Amino acid sequence: MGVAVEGAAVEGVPVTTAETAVETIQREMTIFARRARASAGRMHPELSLVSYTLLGHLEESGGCRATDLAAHYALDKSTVSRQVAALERAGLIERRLDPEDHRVQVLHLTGAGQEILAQVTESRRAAFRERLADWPEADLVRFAGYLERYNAGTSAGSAGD
Amino acid sequence: MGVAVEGAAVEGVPVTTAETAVETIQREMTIFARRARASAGRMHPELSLVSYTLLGHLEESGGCRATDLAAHYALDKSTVSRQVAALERAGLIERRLDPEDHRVQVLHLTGAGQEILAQVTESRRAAFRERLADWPEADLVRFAGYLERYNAGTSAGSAGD
DNA sequence: CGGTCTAGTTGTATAGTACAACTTGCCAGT
DNA sequence: ACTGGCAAGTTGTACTATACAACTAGACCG
Repeated sequence: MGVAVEGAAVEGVPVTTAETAVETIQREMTIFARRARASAGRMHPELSLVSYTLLGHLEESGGCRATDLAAHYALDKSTVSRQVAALERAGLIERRLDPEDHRVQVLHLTGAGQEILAQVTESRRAAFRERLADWPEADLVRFAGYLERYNAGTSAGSAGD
Repeated sequence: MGVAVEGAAVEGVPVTTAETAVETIQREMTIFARRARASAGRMHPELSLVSYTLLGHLEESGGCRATDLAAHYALDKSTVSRQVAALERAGLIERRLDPEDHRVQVLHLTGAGQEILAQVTESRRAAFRERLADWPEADLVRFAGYLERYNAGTSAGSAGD
């Protein structure tokens, strides 16, 4: 790794400022992950974190296949199949048979799906705004940049993939 | 909220740099949460994210009650009870009856528990180090600070609570 | 055509979780 | 001292998300 280690580290004890910072990042990311996990199921009466993510992807992509969702989010196709079935049952998405390939179902948001997605997005946005309300703009921008950079890293970490 | 909004925002469309940054933070935190959730169960053959967290808390606190764990992590006491039972079965923690109050079991890490916890911590640390290897030290320090500040916020956010 | 690949579904199992009902022990008020 | 209520933990039950494996249906290649 590229971070210099000055002096012998005794079983993982950080010896540089950088190591201390990495330590803190690990700890705080873990805290965040735990909290996120705890609230993932009840972020919205209609929508779990996974459903929300899938719906968001459908909106961004303007419709895609279940297989694409599975690949993109590293979920099993059976898992996606059941999630999709639930979302369809709830009337939030619809399936359109691909005329070119009858194995394929292209998934699209319905009007109701767009509506719920917008609602949840807005409520999440409000929560984040609230939480970040007293941050100076410069810090917000830098924090956003760091997060993007972190997530863009090749997903090798056991804590972030 | 304290972030200035200049001009009418059309249904949540950000109109300032700060709004854009909040938007990005929300999106990236969501991505992180999803990935963390996906890997929470398989971060270690022995230890889920929750077990790891509980063990870590026991180490920090030097022993506490199941009820404290439940309160601290917003888990049901039955959930903690089963987790604790599993950790005890695995020989990672032990229960000591509180002599002052026989309803209470004070939980302590065993030697094996300390060992496994150290292993997992080290492997997580290595993953983070790896991922952050090419970050300048100044950025690491700032990122760490931002995360601490974010998590320290009163847990009102649906994505971070 | 026939073999193989791909998309998706369904059966089954597991983990983590919550809620409710229960047991045991503590304590305070009468 | 009894008794009623509160606190700590356990257990029964149910639900959700997930993975893996077996299967069906369609496409494509030779």
